[in-house]
Amino acid sequence: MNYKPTDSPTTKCSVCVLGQFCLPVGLSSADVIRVDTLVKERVQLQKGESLYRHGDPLSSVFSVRFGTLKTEYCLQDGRQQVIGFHLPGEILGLDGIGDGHYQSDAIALEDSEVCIIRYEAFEDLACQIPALQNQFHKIMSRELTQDQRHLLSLGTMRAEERLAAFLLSLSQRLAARGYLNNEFDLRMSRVEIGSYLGIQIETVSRMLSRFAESGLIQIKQRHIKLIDMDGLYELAGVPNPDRQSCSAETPIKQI
Amino acid sequence: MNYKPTDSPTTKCSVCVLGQFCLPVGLSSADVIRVDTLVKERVQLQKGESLYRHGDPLSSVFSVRFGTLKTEYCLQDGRQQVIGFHLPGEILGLDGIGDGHYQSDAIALEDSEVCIIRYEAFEDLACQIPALQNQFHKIMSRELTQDQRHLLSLGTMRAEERLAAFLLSLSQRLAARGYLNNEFDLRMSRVEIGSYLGIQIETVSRMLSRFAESGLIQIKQRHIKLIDMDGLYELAGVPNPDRQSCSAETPIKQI
DNA sequence: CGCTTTATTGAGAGATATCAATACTTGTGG
DNA sequence: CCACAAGTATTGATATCTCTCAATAAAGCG
Repeated sequence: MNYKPTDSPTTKCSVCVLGQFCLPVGLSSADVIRVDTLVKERVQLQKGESLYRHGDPLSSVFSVRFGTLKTEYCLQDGRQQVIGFHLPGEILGLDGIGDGHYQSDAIALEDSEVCIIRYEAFEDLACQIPALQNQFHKIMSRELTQDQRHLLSLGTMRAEERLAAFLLSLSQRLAARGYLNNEFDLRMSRVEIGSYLGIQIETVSRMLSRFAESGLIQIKQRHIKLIDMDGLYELAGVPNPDRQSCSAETPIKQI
Repeated sequence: MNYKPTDSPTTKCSVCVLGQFCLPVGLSSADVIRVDTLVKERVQLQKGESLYRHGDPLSSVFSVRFGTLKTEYCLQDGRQQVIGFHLPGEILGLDGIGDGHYQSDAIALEDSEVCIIRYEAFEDLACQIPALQNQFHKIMSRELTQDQRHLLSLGTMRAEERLAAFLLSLSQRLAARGYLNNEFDLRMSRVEIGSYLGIQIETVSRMLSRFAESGLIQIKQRHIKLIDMDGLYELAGVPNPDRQSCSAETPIKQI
């Protein structure tokens, strides 16, 4: 293991503000208290530190308490790619369940804190609390869906569209956690964004500059303001979910 | 629903040859008999028929009994992409658990048969049979890993490499099911391969021709022979797992 | 303040897409 | 059984997007 757990029994799921995004969603308060017993430890990570490495045996899954992490995969020839960015309340380590070893590397993008959920204990409890099992399945399923949308982005979209979709997806996830949806700090470098989107850093930079020129965003370093959300959504190929849709009046495509 | 279930009580998990790839892996024979009760129905699909459509409410997950299916996602603007191909023993519909609606379309590539697993009943039983719950988690986790490797392919590999990796992955999955690993029929069209790999059909065709010219494969229509597996593995950026590795003699990369 | 890392911008090269023509398969109906 | 049509695949020529290489600028860090 690369981390050193810190026991901090004062903070528990039952009093954690992230309850509505994390594992305990949909549980009765009595059941959440039983979940408290699962999360005995947390770990502090400094920027750049790894939570686990590919090949490490799976002992736990993790939930981000604060901060941001990335997961990345390596190819034998040394190429590697960022596969996901992980915000508070999101679960990490699920790729290790399949064969008992993590498949990816998880690395903190900023100083972060992560809850440690012993996986064996979790499975035992999930058998006893159907709502907990159900929530876990939902989490895994959404993770699948997110990866599959990411596949769609890498498979069918041009660089510009991928970047717009990425910014909007980040915006939505931040908004769901109570942050501003139109102004935030990018915790990841241009290199990491490019890796995640399957494009080169120079292209990321050019596209961001182009977005800024055309008034879609304002960007200074890693601080970004989304100015024209509708324009970004149009680029990303989806309608703006926040906007009153006029789609009833749009011509209907006959098949 | 787009399918018409056919009740066929004679075939059960407990006697199904796919047991070693499917849901009942790791279960005692007594427990497999309890799983039998989950799978009361099967459905026959003709080539081109859909098992479910995106937006359909989730009622079941599915396991391929024979045949091949594809799943694909749609973008609002009409673009779509094949996200996965599904062989016997693989589970479909997992992307519907997250919000209770399937996110993808599942379509048969050839005449196929699929087992219907009522999802609610499954969750109930999974709470009672820890090994069943554990196996389900492993299946979802492997699905995640597979999608993430696919992301790696779309994000970092060139067309040639993607195609080699695709052929080898198919070969491995077929071999695991007892088929030949070096000679098989592609059940999917060039268009579907291209969509899956994020490249155009013309490029797929050109790359296949190039592989054939350089003696890596022989291909006639959809029938393919993998001639030089090592060469393909090299293209795909991974060592051939079947081959006695000489890697101990390869120079060690210093970090 | 200087060094290292990170990001921006430009010019040219390369891989794949697009457009177009042709060939091959498969299925249908005469 | 053959002819035709519709779908599918191959191959070539050109266009386009993104990568690569290179130089510069800005920011973070000791």
